[in-house]
Amino acid sequence: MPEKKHKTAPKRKDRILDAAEALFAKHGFEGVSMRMVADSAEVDLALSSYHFGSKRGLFDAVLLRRAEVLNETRLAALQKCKDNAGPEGPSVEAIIDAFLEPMLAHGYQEDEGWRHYFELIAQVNSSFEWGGQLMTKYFDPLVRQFMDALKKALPNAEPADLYWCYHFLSGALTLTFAHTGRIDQLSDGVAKSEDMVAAYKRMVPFVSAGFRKLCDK
Amino acid sequence: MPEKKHKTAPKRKDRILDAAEALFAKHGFEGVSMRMVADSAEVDLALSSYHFGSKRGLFDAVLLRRAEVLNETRLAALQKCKDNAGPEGPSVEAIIDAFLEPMLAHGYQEDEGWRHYFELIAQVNSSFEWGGQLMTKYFDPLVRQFMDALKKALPNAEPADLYWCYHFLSGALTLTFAHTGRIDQLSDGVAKSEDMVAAYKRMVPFVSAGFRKLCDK
DNA sequence: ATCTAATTTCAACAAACGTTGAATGTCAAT
DNA sequence: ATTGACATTCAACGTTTGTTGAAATTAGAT
Repeated sequence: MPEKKHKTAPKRKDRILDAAEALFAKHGFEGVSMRMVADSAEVDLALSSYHFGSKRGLFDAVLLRRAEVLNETRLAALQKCKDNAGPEGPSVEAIIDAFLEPMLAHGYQEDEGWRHYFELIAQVNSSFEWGGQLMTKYFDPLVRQFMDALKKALPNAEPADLYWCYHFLSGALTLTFAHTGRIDQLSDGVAKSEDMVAAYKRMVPFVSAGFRKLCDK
Repeated sequence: MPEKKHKTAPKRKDRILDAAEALFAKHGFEGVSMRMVADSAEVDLALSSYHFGSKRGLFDAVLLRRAEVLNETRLAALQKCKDNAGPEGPSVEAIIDAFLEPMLAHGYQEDEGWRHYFELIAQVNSSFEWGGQLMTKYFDPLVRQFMDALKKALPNAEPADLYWCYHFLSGALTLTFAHTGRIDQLSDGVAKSEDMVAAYKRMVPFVSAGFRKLCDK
């Protein structure tokens, strides 16, 4: 077995990623210090720099780790809904569902790591500094495949309309996963920001109706 | 005239607010130092602390300044659309329009201050740390009036559906004003994140269709 | 047991951080 | 001219920041 030289799974490296993920989600990149990460992960201060080169390297590693997993799951969901569709291709609703459902599927209820990750993504997505660059880098190759499917489902759509609709979807989606708790206060507890299933069930028809209104000519 | 003792309008205080507004919008609260603000505003380092007490006080002052103006303008727009409507009240589209249009009306093209402000709001809205607290404080008293109007326009709606719809609207809206440039890259220039008129024209029907789909029973 | 390379710790660096007290400047009212 | 209140400057404070080189530890391969 001439593969990996040292196959041992270093627990500390993952602990650092988990701690950084949670802290970046709560306080943003600049709001987190290397010492906060080290303390939270119960690891020496210098170890994060050793493994990831720099604070920015750690940030990128946090973003990349789950992006790869999410992209694969979404791609599989898209392929599945294509397979289930007839020759005319999947409906708008099916495509939107394939985009959203994987975010819930990843043991979202149990695994707080994913919850932290999506809170972080929400912040990055709306950030002037990183929103364009990082979201494009990590997610747009996959999003383009979803856009292609949507173009087939809405063959008469103007391209600009389609892109704006996806943009609205992206905003609604990331804010929902940001878990700011605002909707709880505004609704006096009628709507709960923790209830992702409730949000998901409404987001699919809401967004699909918007797509159809603008793009179904 | 026993009113203001010193009526002189201190230019520096406003310069500080403008500089802080632009910097917070680009880099977030933690990403901006008091020295960056002082340099950008071309004032002494200590002056910001003198006028606003602390960095956090400066941040709040930046948020509050235009929130008051925007809330007034939005309230006037809501009243106007109520006046123009019949006894059955304004339509969903008219209410959504009254909520969105004021953001464009404030000399958005000319005044870069408003552009910076909305970029900052976008960031705050999706921030786990501040999204719930600050947005609720500055905007929800007004938003509740819009929700009341929407309840009348959609009398058979479940309250939870209405609040989730507003939540989706809020996400789509703030991301649009974040100006991350992502849509430019994703669409290869077909859609331009600077073109707020194009976004506005699409957001009203997109969001209204979503509201109707979920709440028009 | 020895060697080697990856990992982890330790101590320290220079730079940047927010805040503050005292000194100085400004300017309208007396 | 003098006063008094506000505005601004200056210099410095004690912390905290990200990063790094050297030393110590670990663990697999020979």
